[in-house]
Amino acid sequence: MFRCSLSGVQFECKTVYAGSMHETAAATAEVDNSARPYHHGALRSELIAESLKTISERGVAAVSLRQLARDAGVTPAAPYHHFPDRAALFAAIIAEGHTLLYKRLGDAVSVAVDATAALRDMLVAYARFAADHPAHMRVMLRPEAGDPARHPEVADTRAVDLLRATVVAAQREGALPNADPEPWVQLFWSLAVGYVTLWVDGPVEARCHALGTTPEEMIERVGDAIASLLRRPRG
Amino acid sequence: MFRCSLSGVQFECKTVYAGSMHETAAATAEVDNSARPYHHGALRSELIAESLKTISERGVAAVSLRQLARDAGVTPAAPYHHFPDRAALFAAIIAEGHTLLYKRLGDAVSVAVDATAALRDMLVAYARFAADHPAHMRVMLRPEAGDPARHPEVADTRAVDLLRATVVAAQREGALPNADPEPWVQLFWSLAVGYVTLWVDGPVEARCHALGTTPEEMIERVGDAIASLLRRPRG
DNA sequence: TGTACATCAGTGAACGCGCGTTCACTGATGTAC
DNA sequence: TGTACATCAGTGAACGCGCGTTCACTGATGTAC
Repeated sequence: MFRCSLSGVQFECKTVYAGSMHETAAATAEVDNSARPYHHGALRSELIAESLKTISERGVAAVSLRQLARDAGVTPAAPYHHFPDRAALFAAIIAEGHTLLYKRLGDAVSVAVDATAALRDMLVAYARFAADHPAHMRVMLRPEAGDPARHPEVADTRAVDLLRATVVAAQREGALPNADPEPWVQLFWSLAVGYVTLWVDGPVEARCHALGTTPEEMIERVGDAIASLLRRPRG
Repeated sequence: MFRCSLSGVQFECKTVYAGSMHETAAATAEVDNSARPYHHGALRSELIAESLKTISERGVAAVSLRQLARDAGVTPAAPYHHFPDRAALFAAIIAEGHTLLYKRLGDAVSVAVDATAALRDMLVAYARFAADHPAHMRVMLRPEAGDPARHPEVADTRAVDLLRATVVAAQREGALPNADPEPWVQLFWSLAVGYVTLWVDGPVEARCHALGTTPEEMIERVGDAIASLLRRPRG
């Protein structure tokens, strides 16, 4: 079975790829194979969608163009009309992930009452992004999947630029020392990346469960913890 | 060529595996193949050493038992006398990594003047461990390489237990609020993991270079930054 | 509005590859008596 | 000290598999006139 969308209408068709011409009567009765269009209609987006599903369920290593083609009901060569190779598919996912993430971080900053709150909320937003888009996150965390030299879009700096601007704002507010912002940028960036690394592929889920909480709750508390240091009254 | 150690003496032998019986005169003259022992002598440790080399150079995904056997000059079946399967090899590496890491963190704590310094120095020690043992670190960061259910040794909690003890000490010293230590444990753990994730497989190297510094220097500054918050005089 | 034609996005078959793992085997080692 | 024998750690060949990628091709689409 594969799903194809044509003119915005979604409908399903039995795949006949690699199948015999001698179909069972039942199968023949079930679907009219002549209705199956020669062109898929939205193969590129379906390949990405199938990748994300596979990555969520079985990890990045489990993704193969052949399997994706099978899932989409097309022949193994078809994906090559949309992605020059396997790495290009991952690069497309990473680029999409950067855009989704930047949107989330921007939303978090725009509603924060001050820069300290913004830093705390960006951290939480980063973790929520990972929870909502674990497949994007997994690919983004593995640069072997996307070579910046061949796919410049994987080296997206919008998120870290926004973080830097927020750090500078926190310095102006007196929440952080007025020294070089870069170590602070690195600190918050590392904190976010570390938490999601330990969550999407690590022990945080089990650990939080053992502590009687959840990863969603824990990142809030971690955010509160770092914010409490920033808000500490100074002598 | 492969290296074998026997009775503590290291010597090199030409591998003849998969080679023809019709050797060139030069090759025959170079080594006496009859001197090549039937038993390798230290295959297990050589397989691990070759894995670490491959992981450093080409990543975890590039490791295959067949290639390792080739590197060690034995047949593809030989490794199976030492590791039941590929995952067991990774589990052994992870276990070794945990022990090395715990040693480094313990050393850092033992020389620190107070708990704040200990937390800061553990962070730096974690990063140094990653720099000195990037292959161990890469495998440790990918739990798909080691299933805790089948290899319990991969879920080593000594490091995080030490971190918790240090956090509690910092709370007693007044450097951290006397609330639940777990969010603080999670914060420092995430910070360390995030930094090394961005270093061993990410943009930190390039970023630091662009900033006119190095990853080794940057983690010191990140450590100073977080320590400065802990040491901030309280009103 | 109709048609010629370029381009797009599929097909189906094939290529060579390296992998994990298993098997029956055998040479080497070490231990019990 | 010598020997029988169990066990260990290799060999060599083979298995089936799925992969990335390429090729010549063809059906479908869309655009210029």
